[in-house]
Amino acid sequence: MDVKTLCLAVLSKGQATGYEIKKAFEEGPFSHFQTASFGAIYPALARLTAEGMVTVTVQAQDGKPDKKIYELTAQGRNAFLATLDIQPAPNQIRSDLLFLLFFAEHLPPTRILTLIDARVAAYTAMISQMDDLNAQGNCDPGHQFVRGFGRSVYQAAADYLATHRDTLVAQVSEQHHEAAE
Amino acid sequence: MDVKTLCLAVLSKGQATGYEIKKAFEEGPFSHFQTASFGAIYPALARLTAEGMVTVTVQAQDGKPDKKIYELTAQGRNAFLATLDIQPAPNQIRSDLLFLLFFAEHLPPTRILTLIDARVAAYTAMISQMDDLNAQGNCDPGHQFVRGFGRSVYQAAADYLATHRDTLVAQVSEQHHEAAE
DNA sequence: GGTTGCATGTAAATGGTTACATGATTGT
DNA sequence: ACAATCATGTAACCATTTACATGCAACC
Repeated sequence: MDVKTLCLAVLSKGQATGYEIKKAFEEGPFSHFQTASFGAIYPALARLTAEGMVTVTVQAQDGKPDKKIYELTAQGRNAFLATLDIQPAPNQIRSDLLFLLFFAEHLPPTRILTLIDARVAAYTAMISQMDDLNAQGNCDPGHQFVRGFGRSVYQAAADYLATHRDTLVAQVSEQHHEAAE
Repeated sequence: MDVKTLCLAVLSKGQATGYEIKKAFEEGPFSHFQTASFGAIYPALARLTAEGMVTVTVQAQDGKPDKKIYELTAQGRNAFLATLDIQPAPNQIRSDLLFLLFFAEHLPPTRILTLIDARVAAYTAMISQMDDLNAQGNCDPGHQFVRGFGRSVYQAAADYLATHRDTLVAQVSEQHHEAAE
């Protein structure tokens, strides 16, 4: 999933500027399962334009730079639909938190608790953010399915962290105790 | 979390070769939440050696290339412990499957089912793999916590997919129906 | 007066994947 | 015969992040 494909995907839902595409990954429908930065989006959009996948409409603005509204061409739409034929790679998860907790024995108990509590709060916030998106009503079955999936997984993650944090700390403390003897 | 840090982390659990480090990400304790390829591991190990973070013991073998057993130095151990002070970045998730299902309306119902069923099977396999690892007994609290976390999350993911797959297909079919009218 | 949001873009640096190269042994 | 496991390594290529550059308006 490169940024070019991701841009096509966002544009398949309607015209957008580079700025708006970024937002789709941050707050919008694509948030939580894909990302892209400006430094990747703008060049991607330029290449897509050169390749005839999208068209640009420049809209002058005062103060701000011209707004460039991108829109899929027929060719772009086909290219996008073609990407839907890929075999999906297994989910890629990179978790710094899990990395740290894997080495919990080297962490002070207070830090363990702080780390876990912060993450639980983050999950909770993301869940309510998703609920807000859901309430704003987008009945697209795909969107709902994906959001529901995210919700379930986040909920499970938060629950696990909340219910096992004390056990972890207790075990780590105990181990330190043993080591001290 | 760059590969150099990841190598230090694996070596903190004991000496290992580049090949074994790779395995730690594939089947071993680090599987599922971090990855690294040979093309990244070997150069990383070379740099770590040059920096005095690790020492190498070459062990001749017949037929195969010499085995290079790496081991942390005191400096390497300190460097590793220092990395445990980072603020963990939020989990990064990149899901091709979710990307595809987001656009379920453009997918034939049979493909949706195949995709979902394959993923459910993959989750199930990973869960039993984790259970095997757990049965092999590593009582390290950090390891157990991380594995338990993974298990819960995978289980939730599999459950969600299994219980919502038919609804998704039904909604997509219905939509196609409406569109045809 | 500082931060956030809007809005685009470039360039250097980073970091990693993929493919290649080598080669014995063991299992199917 | 063919694939997989063991075992290391290089190099070309790819993509992306980060930092920089610019600048107005609105809000606190």
